[in-house]
Amino acid sequence: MIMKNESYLRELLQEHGLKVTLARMKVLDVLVSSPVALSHSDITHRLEGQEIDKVTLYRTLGAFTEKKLTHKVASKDRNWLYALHIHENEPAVDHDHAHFVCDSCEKIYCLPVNTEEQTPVIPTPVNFIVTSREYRLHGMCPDCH
Amino acid sequence: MIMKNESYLRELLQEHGLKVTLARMKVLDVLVSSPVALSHSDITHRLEGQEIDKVTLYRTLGAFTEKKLTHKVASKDRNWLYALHIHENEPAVDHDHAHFVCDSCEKIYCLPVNTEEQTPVIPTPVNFIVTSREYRLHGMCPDCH
DNA sequence: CACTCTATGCAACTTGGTTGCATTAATGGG
DNA sequence: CCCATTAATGCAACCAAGTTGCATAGAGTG
Ligand SMILES: [Mn+2]
Ligand SMILES: [Mn+2]
Ligand SMILES: [Zn+2]
Ligand SMILES: [Zn+2]
Repeated sequence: MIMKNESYLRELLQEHGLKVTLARMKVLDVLVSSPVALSHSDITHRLEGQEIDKVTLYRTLGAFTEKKLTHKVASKDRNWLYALHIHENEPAVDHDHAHFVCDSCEKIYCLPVNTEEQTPVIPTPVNFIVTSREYRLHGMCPDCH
Repeated sequence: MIMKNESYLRELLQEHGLKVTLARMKVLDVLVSSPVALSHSDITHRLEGQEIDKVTLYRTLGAFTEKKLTHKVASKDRNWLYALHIHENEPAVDHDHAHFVCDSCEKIYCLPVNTEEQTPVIPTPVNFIVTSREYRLHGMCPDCH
Protein backbone atom coordinates (compact mmCIF):
# COMPACT_ATOMS: atom_id res chain seq x y z
CA MET A 1 0.00 0.00 0.00
CA ILE A 2 1.30 3.43 -0.95
CA MET A 3 0.22 5.74 1.80
CA LYS A 4 0.88 9.43 1.42
CA ASN A 5 1.56 10.00 5.06
CA GLU A 6 0.61 7.16 7.28
CA SER A 7 0.92 8.94 10.59
CA TYR A 8 -1.04 11.91 9.25
CA LEU A 9 -3.91 9.57 8.30
CA ARG A 10 -3.73 7.83 11.68
CA GLU A 11 -3.92 11.15 13.50
CA LEU A 12 -6.84 12.27 11.38
CA LEU A 13 -8.82 9.19 12.40
CA GLN A 14 -7.94 9.57 16.07
CA GLU A 15 -8.76 13.27 16.14
CA HIS A 16 -12.24 12.39 14.94
CA GLY A 17 -12.76 9.66 17.51
CA LEU A 18 -12.38 6.79 15.08
CA LYS A 19 -10.50 3.58 15.77
CA VAL A 20 -7.53 3.09 13.46
CA THR A 21 -8.21 0.05 11.32
CA LEU A 22 -6.77 -1.18 8.04
CA ALA A 23 -10.01 -0.59 6.13
CA ARG A 24 -10.29 2.99 7.39
CA MET A 25 -6.68 3.76 6.57
CA LYS A 26 -7.16 2.52 3.01
CA VAL A 27 -10.33 4.50 2.45
CA LEU A 28 -8.93 7.65 4.02
CA ASP A 29 -5.82 7.35 1.87
CA VAL A 30 -8.02 7.40 -1.22
CA LEU A 31 -10.06 10.35 0.02
CA VAL A 32 -7.15 12.59 1.00
CA SER A 33 -5.70 12.34 -2.48
CA SER A 34 -8.86 13.30 -4.35
CA PRO A 35 -9.74 16.88 -5.24
CA VAL A 36 -13.32 15.77 -6.03
CA ALA A 37 -16.02 13.97 -4.09
CA LEU A 38 -16.03 10.18 -4.62
CA SER A 39 -18.76 7.55 -4.71
CA HIS A 40 -18.71 4.09 -3.18
CA SER A 41 -17.88 2.66 -6.58
CA ASP A 42 -15.20 5.29 -7.33
CA ILE A 43 -13.48 4.32 -4.11
CA THR A 44 -13.83 0.60 -4.83
CA HIS A 45 -12.10 1.10 -8.17
CA ARG A 46 -9.28 3.08 -6.63
CA LEU A 47 -8.75 0.32 -4.09
CA GLU A 48 -8.39 -2.40 -6.71
CA GLY A 49 -6.09 -5.18 -5.71
CA GLN A 50 -6.71 -4.39 -2.05
CA GLU A 51 -10.48 -4.03 -1.97
CA ILE A 52 -12.45 -4.18 1.23
CA ASP A 53 -15.94 -5.62 1.64
CA LYS A 54 -18.64 -3.42 0.15
CA VAL A 55 -20.65 -3.31 3.38
CA THR A 56 -17.54 -2.34 5.30
CA LEU A 57 -16.98 0.47 2.83
CA TYR A 58 -20.55 1.73 3.27
CA ARG A 59 -20.13 1.60 7.02
CA THR A 60 -16.72 3.25 6.89
CA LEU A 61 -18.11 6.15 4.88
CA GLY A 62 -21.05 6.36 7.26
CA ALA A 63 -18.72 6.50 10.26
CA PHE A 64 -16.49 9.14 8.65
CA THR A 65 -19.52 11.28 7.92
CA GLU A 66 -21.04 10.84 11.35
CA LYS A 67 -17.76 11.93 12.96
CA LYS A 68 -17.53 14.90 10.57
CA LEU A 69 -14.34 13.71 8.93
CA THR A 70 -16.20 13.71 5.60
CA HIS A 71 -19.48 15.04 4.29
CA LYS A 72 -21.66 13.68 1.54
CA VAL A 73 -23.33 15.23 -1.45
CA ALA A 74 -25.78 13.64 -3.89
CA SER A 75 -24.57 13.22 -7.46
CA LYS A 76 -26.53 13.86 -10.63
CA ASP A 77 -27.39 10.18 -10.90
CA ARG A 78 -28.43 10.29 -7.28
CA ASN A 79 -25.89 8.36 -5.37
CA TRP A 80 -23.77 9.65 -2.56
CA LEU A 81 -20.36 11.18 -3.08
CA TYR A 82 -18.00 11.69 -0.14
CA ALA A 83 -15.39 14.37 0.37
CA LEU A 84 -13.06 15.26 3.23
CA HIS A 85 -13.87 18.29 5.31
CA ILE A 86 -10.20 18.97 5.69
CA HIS A 87 -7.55 19.08 3.03
CA GLU A 88 -3.88 19.30 3.95
CA ASN A 89 -2.65 22.88 4.21
CA GLU A 90 -6.16 24.23 3.67
CA PRO A 91 -8.63 25.65 6.14
CA ALA A 92 -11.30 23.21 7.32
CA VAL A 93 -14.60 23.40 5.49
CA ASP A 94 -16.90 22.49 8.33
CA HIS A 95 -19.76 24.82 7.47
CA ASP A 96 -22.36 24.57 4.72
CA HIS A 97 -20.76 25.32 1.43
CA ALA A 98 -21.55 25.41 -2.26
CA HIS A 99 -20.57 22.80 -4.83
CA PHE A 100 -19.49 22.93 -8.42
CA VAL A 101 -20.84 20.25 -10.74
CA CYS A 102 -19.03 19.71 -14.02
CA ASP A 103 -21.70 18.97 -16.65
CA SER A 104 -19.10 17.34 -18.86
CA CYS A 105 -17.22 14.89 -16.62
CA GLU A 106 -19.83 15.01 -13.80
CA LYS A 107 -17.20 15.56 -11.13
CA ILE A 108 -18.30 17.49 -8.07
CA TYR A 109 -15.96 19.95 -6.36
CA CYS A 110 -16.45 21.53 -2.95
CA LEU A 111 -16.26 25.31 -3.12
CA PRO A 112 -14.57 26.71 -0.02
CA VAL A 113 -17.04 29.54 0.40
CA ASN A 114 -19.21 30.01 3.42
CA THR A 115 -22.82 30.17 2.28
CA GLU A 116 -23.51 32.70 5.01
CA GLU A 117 -21.53 35.25 3.08
CA GLN A 118 -23.23 34.66 -0.23
CA THR A 119 -26.95 34.63 0.50
CA PRO A 120 -28.69 35.36 -2.78
CA VAL A 121 -31.89 37.27 -3.09
CA ILE A 122 -34.47 34.49 -3.21
CA PRO A 123 -37.64 36.03 -1.82
CA THR A 124 -38.94 33.89 1.04
CA PRO A 125 -42.42 32.68 0.13
CA VAL A 126 -45.05 33.60 2.71
CA ASN A 127 -45.65 31.02 5.45
CA PHE A 128 -42.45 29.18 4.68
CA ILE A 129 -39.68 29.39 7.28
CA VAL A 130 -36.26 29.24 5.67
CA THR A 131 -33.47 27.87 7.86
CA SER A 132 -30.73 27.01 5.37
CA ARG A 133 -29.82 27.04 1.73
CA GLU A 134 -28.16 24.76 -0.78
CA TYR A 135 -26.30 26.00 -3.83
CA ARG A 136 -24.83 24.26 -6.81
CA LEU A 137 -23.03 25.85 -9.67
CA HIS A 138 -23.05 23.95 -12.96
CA GLY A 139 -20.64 24.27 -15.84
CA MET A 140 -17.24 23.09 -16.98
CA CYS A 141 -14.32 22.23 -14.73
CA PRO A 142 -10.68 23.04 -15.55
CA ASP A 143 -10.08 19.46 -16.78
CA CYS A 144 -12.83 19.79 -19.38
CA HIS A 145 -12.08 22.95 -21.35
CA MET B 1 -62.25 7.79 -11.66
CA ILE B 2 -62.75 11.33 -10.36
CA MET B 3 -61.12 13.62 -12.88
CA LYS B 4 -60.96 17.29 -12.09
CA ASN B 5 -61.45 18.42 -15.65
CA GLU B 6 -61.17 15.67 -18.16
CA SER B 7 -61.03 17.86 -21.25
CA TYR B 8 -58.46 20.13 -19.63
CA LEU B 9 -56.21 17.14 -18.97
CA ARG B 10 -56.75 15.84 -22.51
CA GLU B 11 -55.78 19.22 -23.97
CA LEU B 12 -52.70 19.40 -21.77
CA LEU B 13 -51.47 16.08 -23.16
CA GLN B 14 -52.19 17.06 -26.75
CA GLU B 15 -50.56 20.47 -26.44
CA HIS B 16 -47.39 18.68 -25.38
CA GLY B 17 -47.46 16.20 -28.26
CA LEU B 18 -48.50 13.25 -26.12
CA LYS B 19 -51.08 10.64 -27.13
CA VAL B 20 -54.10 10.59 -24.85
CA THR B 21 -54.14 7.27 -23.02
CA LEU B 22 -55.87 6.05 -19.89
CA ALA B 23 -52.59 5.66 -17.99
CA ARG B 24 -51.48 9.19 -18.85
CA MET B 25 -54.83 10.67 -17.90
CA LYS B 26 -54.69 8.96 -14.50
CA VAL B 27 -51.14 10.11 -13.78
CA LEU B 28 -51.78 13.64 -14.98
CA ASP B 29 -54.89 13.80 -12.82
CA VAL B 30 -52.76 13.01 -9.78
CA LEU B 31 -50.11 15.54 -10.73
CA VAL B 32 -52.43 18.48 -11.41
CA SER B 33 -53.95 18.18 -7.99
CA SER B 34 -50.67 18.18 -6.05
CA PRO B 35 -49.01 21.35 -4.79
CA VAL B 36 -45.80 19.39 -4.20
CA ALA B 37 -43.54 17.25 -6.34
CA LEU B 38 -44.37 13.53 -6.23
CA SER B 39 -42.30 10.34 -6.47
CA HIS B 40 -43.13 7.17 -8.35
CA SER B 41 -44.27 5.60 -5.11
CA ASP B 42 -46.29 8.67 -4.05
CA ILE B 43 -48.18 8.48 -7.31
CA THR B 44 -48.69 4.73 -7.01
CA HIS B 45 -50.28 5.23 -3.60
CA ARG B 46 -52.58 7.96 -4.87
CA LEU B 47 -53.69 5.68 -7.68
CA GLU B 48 -54.65 2.86 -5.37
CA GLY B 49 -57.54 0.80 -6.63
CA GLN B 50 -56.74 1.83 -10.18
CA GLU B 51 -53.01 1.34 -10.30
CA ILE B 52 -51.09 1.07 -13.53
CA ASP B 53 -48.02 -1.08 -14.15
CA LYS B 54 -44.90 0.27 -12.47
CA VAL B 55 -42.91 0.27 -15.70
CA THR B 56 -45.69 2.15 -17.45
CA LEU B 57 -45.60 4.72 -14.68
CA TYR B 58 -41.84 5.18 -15.05
CA ARG B 59 -42.25 5.56 -18.78
CA THR B 60 -45.18 7.92 -18.42
CA LEU B 61 -43.18 10.19 -16.13
CA GLY B 62 -40.26 9.98 -18.53
CA ALA B 63 -42.47 10.98 -21.46
CA PHE B 64 -44.04 13.86 -19.53
CA THR B 65 -40.61 15.16 -18.64
CA GLU B 66 -39.20 14.75 -22.13
CA LYS B 67 -42.11 16.73 -23.53
CA LYS B 68 -41.69 19.40 -20.84
CA LEU B 69 -45.08 18.79 -19.29
CA THR B 70 -43.31 18.01 -16.01
CA HIS B 71 -39.85 18.42 -14.60
CA LYS B 72 -38.04 16.31 -12.07
CA VAL B 73 -36.11 17.11 -8.95
CA ALA B 74 -34.09 14.75 -6.74
CA SER B 75 -35.40 14.28 -3.21
CA LYS B 76 -33.37 14.12 -0.02
CA ASP B 77 -33.30 10.34 -0.17
CA ARG B 78 -32.26 10.65 -3.77
CA ASN B 79 -35.16 9.50 -5.81
CA TRP B 80 -36.94 11.50 -8.46
CA LEU B 81 -39.91 13.69 -7.73
CA TYR B 82 -42.07 15.02 -10.54
CA ALA B 83 -44.02 18.27 -10.73
CA LEU B 84 -46.04 19.96 -13.46
CA HIS B 85 -44.55 22.94 -15.19
CA ILE B 86 -47.99 24.45 -15.47
CA HIS B 87 -50.60 24.86 -12.79
CA GLU B 88 -54.12 25.97 -13.64
CA ASN B 89 -54.50 29.74 -13.58
CA GLU B 90 -50.80 30.21 -12.95
CA PRO B 91 -48.04 31.28 -15.28
CA ALA B 92 -45.93 28.45 -16.70
CA VAL B 93 -42.70 27.71 -14.87
CA ASP B 94 -40.62 26.51 -17.77
CA HIS B 95 -37.35 28.09 -16.69
CA ASP B 96 -34.90 26.98 -14.05
CA HIS B 97 -36.29 27.73 -10.66
CA ALA B 98 -35.59 27.28 -7.00
CA HIS B 99 -37.16 24.69 -4.73
CA PHE B 100 -38.24 24.67 -1.12
CA VAL B 101 -37.53 21.51 0.88
CA CYS B 102 -39.47 21.04 4.11
CA ASP B 103 -37.06 19.44 6.61
CA SER B 104 -39.99 18.20 8.66
CA CYS B 105 -42.33 16.49 6.17
CA GLU B 106 -39.73 16.34 3.36
CA LYS B 107 -42.13 17.74 0.79
CA ILE B 108 -40.58 19.70 -2.06
CA TYR B 109 -42.31 22.80 -3.45
CA CYS B 110 -41.44 24.60 -6.67
CA LEU B 111 -40.73 28.28 -6.12
CA PRO B 112 -41.89 30.39 -9.07
CA VAL B 113 -38.68 32.38 -9.12
CA ASN B 114 -36.37 32.47 -12.07
CA THR B 115 -32.88 31.58 -10.87
CA GLU B 116 -31.38 33.64 -13.69
CA GLU B 117 -32.71 36.74 -12.01
CA GLN B 118 -31.01 35.86 -8.76
CA THR B 119 -27.46 37.04 -8.93
CA PRO B 120 -25.90 35.70 -5.78
CA VAL B 121 -22.45 36.50 -4.63
CA ILE B 122 -20.89 33.09 -5.20
CA PRO B 123 -17.42 33.94 -6.42
CA THR B 124 -16.66 31.89 -9.51
CA PRO B 125 -13.52 29.87 -8.84
CA VAL B 126 -10.76 30.45 -11.35
CA ASN B 127 -10.76 28.16 -14.39
CA PHE B 128 -14.32 27.01 -13.75
CA ILE B 129 -16.97 28.11 -16.27
CA VAL B 130 -20.36 28.52 -14.64
CA THR B 131 -23.35 28.05 -16.94
CA SER B 132 -26.25 27.55 -14.53
CA ARG B 133 -27.17 27.46 -10.87
CA GLU B 134 -29.29 25.34 -8.59
CA TYR B 135 -30.86 26.63 -5.40
CA ARG B 136 -32.73 24.95 -2.64
CA LEU B 137 -34.19 26.58 0.39
CA HIS B 138 -34.61 24.39 3.47
CA GLY B 139 -36.92 24.91 6.40
CA MET B 140 -40.52 24.38 7.44
CA CYS B 141 -43.52 24.45 5.14
CA PRO B 142 -46.90 25.95 6.08
CA ASP B 143 -48.29 22.47 6.89
CA CYS B 144 -45.58 21.91 9.49
CA HIS B 145 -45.65 24.92 11.80
C1' DC C 1 -1.20 -10.73 27.74
C1' DA C 2 -6.09 -11.14 28.26
C1' DC C 3 -10.65 -8.91 28.03
C1' DT C 4 -14.05 -6.21 25.95
C1' DC C 5 -16.33 -4.03 22.54
C1' DT C 6 -16.24 -2.35 18.03
C1' DA C 7 -15.35 -3.17 13.19
C1' DT C 8 -15.39 -6.52 9.62
C1' DG C 9 -17.11 -9.95 6.23
C1' DC C 10 -20.58 -12.60 4.23
C1' DA C 11 -25.32 -13.71 2.87
C1' DA C 12 -29.65 -12.33 2.22
C1' DC C 13 -32.76 -8.68 1.35
C1' DT C 14 -34.99 -4.13 -0.17
C1' DT C 15 -35.87 -0.31 -3.12
C1' DG C 16 -35.65 2.38 -7.27
C1' DG C 17 -35.16 1.92 -11.76
C1' DT C 18 -34.24 -0.39 -16.61
C1' DT C 19 -34.57 -3.68 -20.68
C1' DG C 20 -36.66 -6.96 -23.98
C1' DC C 21 -40.49 -8.60 -25.93
C1' DA C 22 -45.12 -9.85 -26.99
C1' DT C 23 -49.77 -7.69 -26.83
C1' DT C 24 -53.05 -3.87 -26.90
C1' DA C 25 -54.90 0.32 -28.15
C1' DA C 26 -54.76 5.46 -30.01
C1' DT C 27 -54.82 7.92 -34.11
C1' DG C 28 -55.27 9.32 -39.02
C1' DG C 29 -56.69 8.16 -43.78
C1' DG C 30 -59.91 6.00 -46.70
C1' DC D 1 -66.86 3.86 -39.25
C1' DC D 2 -63.14 0.63 -40.06
C1' DC D 3 -58.62 -0.69 -40.86
C1' DA D 4 -53.57 -0.20 -40.76
C1' DT D 5 -49.73 1.78 -38.60
C1' DT D 6 -47.23 2.85 -34.88
C1' DA D 7 -46.71 3.89 -30.24
C1' DA D 8 -48.04 2.64 -25.43
C1' DT D 9 -48.75 -1.04 -22.20
C1' DG D 10 -47.86 -5.11 -19.15
C1' DC D 11 -45.09 -8.67 -17.58
C1' DA D 12 -40.81 -11.00 -16.38
C1' DA D 13 -36.30 -10.70 -15.71
C1' DC D 14 -32.68 -7.92 -14.55
C1' DC D 15 -29.36 -4.37 -12.34
C1' DA D 16 -27.22 -1.14 -9.00
C1' DA D 17 -27.20 1.11 -4.64
C1' DG D 18 -27.80 0.54 -0.20
C1' DT D 19 -29.33 -2.03 4.31
C1' DT D 20 -29.77 -5.71 7.97
C1' DG D 21 -28.55 -9.73 10.90
C1' DC D 22 -25.22 -12.39 12.64
C1' DA D 23 -20.96 -14.72 13.55
C1' DT D 24 -15.92 -13.73 13.71
C1' DA D 25 -11.69 -10.91 13.83
C1' DG D 26 -9.06 -7.45 15.69
C1' DA D 27 -8.39 -2.56 18.11
C1' DG D 28 -7.65 -0.54 22.41
C1' DT D 29 -7.22 -0.67 27.49
C1' DG D 30 -5.24 -2.14 31.85
MN1 LIG E 1 -18.62 19.59 -0.22
MN1 LIG F 1 -39.72 22.51 -9.63
ZN1 LIG G 1 -15.07 18.25 -15.82
ZN1 LIG H 1 -43.71 20.30 5.78
